[in-house]
Amino acid sequence: MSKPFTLTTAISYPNGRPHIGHAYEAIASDAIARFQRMMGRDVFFQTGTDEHGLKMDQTARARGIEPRALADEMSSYFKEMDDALNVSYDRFIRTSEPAHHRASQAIWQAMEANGDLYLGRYEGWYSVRDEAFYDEKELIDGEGGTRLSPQGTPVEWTVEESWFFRLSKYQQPLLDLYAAQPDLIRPDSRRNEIMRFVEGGLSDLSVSRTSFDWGVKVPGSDETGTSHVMYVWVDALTNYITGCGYPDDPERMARYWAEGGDIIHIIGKDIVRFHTVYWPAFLMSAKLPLPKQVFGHGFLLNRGEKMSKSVGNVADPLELAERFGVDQLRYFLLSEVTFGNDGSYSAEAIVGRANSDLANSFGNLAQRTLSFIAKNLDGVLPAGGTSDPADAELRDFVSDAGSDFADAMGDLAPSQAIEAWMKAVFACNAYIDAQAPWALRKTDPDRMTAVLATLYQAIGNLAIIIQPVIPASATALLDQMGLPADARSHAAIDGAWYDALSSSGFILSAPKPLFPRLELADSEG
RNA sequence: GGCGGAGUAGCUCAGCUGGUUAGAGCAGCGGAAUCAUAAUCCGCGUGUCGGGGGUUCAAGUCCCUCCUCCGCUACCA
Repeated sequence: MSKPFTLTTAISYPNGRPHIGHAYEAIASDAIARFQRMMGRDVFFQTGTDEHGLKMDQTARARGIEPRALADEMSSYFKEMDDALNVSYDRFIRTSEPAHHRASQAIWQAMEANGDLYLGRYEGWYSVRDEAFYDEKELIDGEGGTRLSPQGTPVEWTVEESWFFRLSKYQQPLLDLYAAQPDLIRPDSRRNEIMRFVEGGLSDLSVSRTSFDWGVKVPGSDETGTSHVMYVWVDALTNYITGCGYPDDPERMARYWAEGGDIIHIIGKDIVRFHTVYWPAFLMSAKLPLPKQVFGHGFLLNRGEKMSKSVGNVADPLELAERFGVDQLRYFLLSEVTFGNDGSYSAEAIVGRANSDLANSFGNLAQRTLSFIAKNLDGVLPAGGTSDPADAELRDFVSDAGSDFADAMGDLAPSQAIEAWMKAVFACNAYIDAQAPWALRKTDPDRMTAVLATLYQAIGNLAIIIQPVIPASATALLDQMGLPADARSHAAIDGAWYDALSSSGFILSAPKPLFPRLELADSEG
């Protein structure tokens, strides 16, 4: 069996429809998952929805429905988005699933068995709207001597019985972990922030709530007289191991959540702390293996402006996908935004990038080459011919691009990976112009044969390489070109698929353009 | 307030531990070609590397200072 590779997105809180930020995380993770599968890895890729908590409870109440019904509806939008965007998750997990409740209770009991949970009282200024306690010094003065949260919402002094997790105990173990595993937190800027945060000292964490019941029940909490549900983050983070078989499937756990395994969490930069402080601490407490890496990506800005509902500039990913194409959107997000940095999107930027790279450079390269073969060779793949050093040079260029692409993707740098790929596309266009098969057709048909064969291989290999980024289009091209399923892995880039294909008598039919040129509406001039 | 990051060609950005005339893509200009999705190829950038000061034989790259933007500072992607 091939080496396992576990990859997760954050699970989304479905109190609204998915927006472009959710799509971005899903697409980036999907590209990584697809890439690792192409590398022959046994990938487990999970995404899903985080459905518990007060806000879901309140929203459901306001609509006069059960939280469960609300969760069913909202979660389905996220799943639909993933499906529409070709996000190849192996499991779409929902925290309301019974299996997940069982896992959350199991990790709770493991932490409790380790002596890290205790019952106490949480007192403080609580904002119902923010669902958060605030420190005295964080509060701001409102009108008429009232106190307000930093967000300007009303707060009231609240005393609540609560379970606590001995996070303070894990300060040094966490610092040791960061030192021993420098790649745990990426990018580096986030790592520094977290280290400084932990160095500043950790207080114990309140990990249960009594104010609502839409959540995972704390084991045995009814016996104390007050019913507790778990703090949403305990429950939410646990989703990762639920999907890996915790606690009832030790074989599956041993495969996808093993000590030293390749376990990678892709998350937004705003929740890095939960994933690099609380989560490892919970896992250490429960004596479970730790993830290998947590990558906090940036946010997408609408023309450089923060997205917000009130401004009304929140983009619907499905609208964008429908308008520009799923692969065009995927390509744009992965190539234009440096993973880990914030990025900006706009109709012009998407159109510009898709047209110049996909339609003009790559799509047109495929179109001009394949239609030439279809027209002039009746679709018979050229074999033999007079070779030239330029042919091997191009072959090497493409194969190097394949390695560079793989290195970058392995390092979670999709924009660099795509850049390497584009360079090879440019090299192909330069090659076809320099060799000019349309001229050779009359002057030197043997040379033309070798040129077209070289190009066919190059284009096929380029299509193989780029599959993780634009899966539907790459597949359509590979289908057109007749590459069998077993010749589409990363290992096939240097392989002999071309000779096998051409000797099999495959006939190329007239190609159709892969990427139509996109147009902007007049209003977007 | 504290800590950290960023400010490089019209736009988006690369530039690791200081060292040849500061780079790429896009856009723009000129030329070539016409197989192809009016796509492609070739050529073209005198940019105060945010301002100022300093260290050094040598600084975008180190130090100081100032300006601007951003992130984190115990709980919403």
